[in-house]
Amino acid sequence: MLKYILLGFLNYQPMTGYELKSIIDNSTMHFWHAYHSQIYTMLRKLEDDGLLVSEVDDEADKLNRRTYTITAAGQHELQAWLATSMANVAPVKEELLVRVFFSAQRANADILDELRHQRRLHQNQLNEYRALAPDHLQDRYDSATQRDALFWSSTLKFGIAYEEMYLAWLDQLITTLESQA
Amino acid sequence: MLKYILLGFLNYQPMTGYELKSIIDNSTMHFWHAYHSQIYTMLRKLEDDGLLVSEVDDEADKLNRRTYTITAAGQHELQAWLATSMANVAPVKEELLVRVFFSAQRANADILDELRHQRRLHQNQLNEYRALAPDHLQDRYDSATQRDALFWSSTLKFGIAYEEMYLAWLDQLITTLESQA
DNA sequence: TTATAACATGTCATTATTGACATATCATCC
DNA sequence: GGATGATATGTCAATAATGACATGTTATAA
Repeated sequence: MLKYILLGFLNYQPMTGYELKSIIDNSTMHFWHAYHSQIYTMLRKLEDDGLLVSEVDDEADKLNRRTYTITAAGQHELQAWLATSMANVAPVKEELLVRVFFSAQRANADILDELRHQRRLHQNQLNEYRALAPDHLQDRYDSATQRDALFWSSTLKFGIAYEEMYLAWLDQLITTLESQA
Repeated sequence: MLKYILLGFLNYQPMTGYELKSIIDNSTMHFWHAYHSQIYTMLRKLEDDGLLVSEVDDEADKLNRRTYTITAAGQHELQAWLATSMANVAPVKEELLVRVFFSAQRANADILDELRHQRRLHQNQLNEYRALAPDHLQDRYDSATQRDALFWSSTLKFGIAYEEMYLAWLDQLITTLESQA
């Protein structure tokens, strides 16, 4: 999947691994994340596969910044992937739910500590998402259109709806456990 | 994570790999899933680590059914893990959002096909979750309590809330794209 | 000037996950 | 008797992801 995220961003304009990392951190974090180790490794692989080409910016650049550019083959691969249909819903993996599921033997006070901690973290996430202007990515890409902004803001809405749902669920469980104190 | 799911279920009663697979398919599918290949592999590893013991039921069993039982060390490991706190929110990985994010160059009709297809799949998921009795797991475990049922039904509520949120988000995007037809 | 934080790129061992391949039994229905 | 689907367990190659280790530059502020 990271493959298509990298191709997708590089389809707007050439970028370095570091730029891709920070863009992923700032714009897809609510539906996909990756460590820089994985990003640099994947970029090399995509170049080996002919989907990207790269060059070190100029010889005087001591940071060895390598700018990646998508090839025609890369663009084709991206569009071909977008044209395929997802056969199933994406599987959810939520560690907190695993913990809750097996919590029956734990003390309510301990469970509540964890739930309240998670509540704070999710509230922070929600606040962050809400603070992002709907066009927060707009000025970063030369070729980004109004239509790009529509889809970007739609995914951000998903992130907000997800965090709101998560908080409501946490609140409900917290209230239930509190009433048993 | 699968490690703790297996320990968690085996903490109720001894089971075979196949039973664990079907229980995971029926009760944690809304927050964790695993292929049988991973389950059998992990069970062997946990036995190597002394967290489980296993035995083939009886010599006449031609299916070589191997029943796993949690050890004291396994129970300790499970409780120790439950007592640790999650430092961060669990990362979300949603393939459909990746597709939507990079969809600007696609035709609305094609995007709508995919969104409506996903809508059907998520509606099915929601219907399945709603059909599960709140105590659908209750009778499967000797030692399951009313308190277990509370946490199990809480995670099921999460699954339902998630699918409802997902459908509402899909509907909103579908409506937006339809109005541009 | 020197410490600090942000910038920038990489490797590597380990673990987790996927999905195909392989095989065999058991229960039920036709 | 034979087909089918559910039961049951495994291996394996490939890919994905994690998180630590490693290294150096550049900008800023104290």
